[in-house]
Amino acid sequence: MNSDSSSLSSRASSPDMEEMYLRDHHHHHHHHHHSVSSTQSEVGQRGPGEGLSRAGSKGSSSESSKYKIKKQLSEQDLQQLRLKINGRERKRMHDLNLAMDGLREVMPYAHGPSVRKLSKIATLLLARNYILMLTSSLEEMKRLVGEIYGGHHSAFHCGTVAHSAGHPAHPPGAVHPVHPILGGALSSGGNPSPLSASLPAIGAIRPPHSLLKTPPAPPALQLGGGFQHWAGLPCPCSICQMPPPPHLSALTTTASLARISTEAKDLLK
DNA sequence: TAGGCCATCTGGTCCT
DNA sequence: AGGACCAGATGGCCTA
Repeated sequence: MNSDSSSLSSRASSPDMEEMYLRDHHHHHHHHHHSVSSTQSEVGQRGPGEGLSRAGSKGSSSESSKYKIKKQLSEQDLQQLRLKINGRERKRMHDLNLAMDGLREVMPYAHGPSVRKLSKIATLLLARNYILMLTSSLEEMKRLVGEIYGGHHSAFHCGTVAHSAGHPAHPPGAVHPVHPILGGALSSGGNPSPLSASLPAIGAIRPPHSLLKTPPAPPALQLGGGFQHWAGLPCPCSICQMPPPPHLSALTTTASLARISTEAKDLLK
């Protein structure tokens, strides 16, 4: 759960550092220069008393007791505490952003100085779709391997399914449903794929979110090197090098990957 | 200029 | 008690 923070945290949050931060730091991302007094840092420099009444002012019954406790602290101590807490929160958010960057790095969309980063929400939504697509691809790989080896002695034998794998009378969606992206869903016609029943998450692969809407007719992509992999060009990765089964047209896998890329590009907007 | 996205502050709550 | 996590508020930047 805390794997991210544990791996990322340098844990060197000394109050001194945070004071330095507040004093010197104005966004390390944007280089804005203000002549006015409404810098975020300055907002943070409010006195503790002002800070208390600032946000919401949701008065509660426990406030009095807390106030009593706080009152025992000197103004300076309180200020120090605030700086410390703010610094921790800042660091937490920075770690979160680092993790978000790490996620962006492995997403199938173009990375480069000329390409704008995916927003956080877009990153998460794309990642979800990507995972769903990979999951489905894996399932189909398993199914195909099962077919190839007759479902008897396949090391890829995937649990419940292999026995009936490749069997024509395989009930739709029972065990090895058709890849939603590779299969029926690929047509984008909206026909509910049988997979939707067995893999509910797939049904939500395109939640009614504007970020995930299907692009009508994507113009030429200005994607970087990363995209070409997903456009179906030769690639050294193990999946791409897997010998294509006879009846798995190159169209399917390639199309699904290209689709993810299309979504990525859509999200990039 | 409105809206999207973001960083930060802050108080509350939960967990260790 | 202290830290992590969370959600609300605020203000800045950028783009359509």
